[in-house]
Amino acid sequence: MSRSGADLALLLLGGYRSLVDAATTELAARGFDDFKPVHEFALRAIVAGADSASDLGRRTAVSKQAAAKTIAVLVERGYVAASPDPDDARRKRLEVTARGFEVMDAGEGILEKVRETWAKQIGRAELAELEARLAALVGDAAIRIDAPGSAASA
Amino acid sequence: MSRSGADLALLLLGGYRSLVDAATTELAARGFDDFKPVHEFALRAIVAGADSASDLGRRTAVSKQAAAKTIAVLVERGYVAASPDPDDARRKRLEVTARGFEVMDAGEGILEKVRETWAKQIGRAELAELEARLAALVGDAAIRIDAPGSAASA
DNA sequence: TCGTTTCGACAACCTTGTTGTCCATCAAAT
DNA sequence: ATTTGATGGACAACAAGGTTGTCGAAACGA
Repeated sequence: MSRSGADLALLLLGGYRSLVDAATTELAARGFDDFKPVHEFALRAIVAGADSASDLGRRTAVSKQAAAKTIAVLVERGYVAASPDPDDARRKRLEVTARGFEVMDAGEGILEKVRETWAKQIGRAELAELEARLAALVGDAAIRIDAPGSAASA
Repeated sequence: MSRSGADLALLLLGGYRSLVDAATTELAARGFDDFKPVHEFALRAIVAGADSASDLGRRTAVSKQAAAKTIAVLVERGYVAASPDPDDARRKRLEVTARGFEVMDAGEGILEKVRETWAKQIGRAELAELEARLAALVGDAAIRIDAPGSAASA
């Protein structure tokens, strides 16, 4: 009984959602409510060097306006600080705050814990293999998050 | 270099998106434009027995109002037919039309083709193993699509 | 210096969800 | 048989997150 292509898609989506739902729920329980995967992605991109709204938009494949809205939320909630750029009066330099790093660390910890239970379920070597194969298939596409919007509602 | 939990999430999302983007693009090229993954999920649920808006909402974990909106679109585009239920005057019985089955078949064919290229890339046995392991991890959660909304924008 | 590009902001709008409310209808208990 | 409660579907108001278009200010390049 070979599974169909649609089932494969559902499996991948299911896996992603398992991880992300766990993270969102746990994060909310730890006081980071209203923190969604999009925010996590944005934070990661900012840490990775996306230090302006336009830049963030390019890196996360959304319009700069959409990026600006996300940033506004993150700033309002204290995860990101925006300060005027001394070298370019048009820009506002973005920085992840201590609280921003806090939520990222917490999120990573939770994901790591789920991954650990997965490792126990199917075996550490098997999980590593699964990851390696996925990486081979998806490759670089996974690194630049092409459309975080598709995970927005989670 | 063990990958982090966040990377794993990204890999899963990336894989899902690869499949779904291919399907959406190809489907549009074949004349099924404005057909999105949510619609596919809804169609599948209807075929599986969700024959009313409330029912569909329950099965896809969205409000009945949201389900009704999706149905309205599907009916308008000819993928689903709604007829009054002879046994219950409150309900409108839903049925997937011939065109609905057509788009489902086309979608499945496209996904199958992508899956085929994947099989060539990492090996048929390896892909089967990957699927089996994912199934073991995600299990039943993949069968009832918990929140198709999270894939809405794709 | 003067076009051109880029940045951030504002506005209008779309999509897809959400709640809340409402009425008609069914079903079950008295 | 009637009342009471649950359910189905519709309508309205709204939220989140995305889009495009426009704009002025600032930077940059010829």
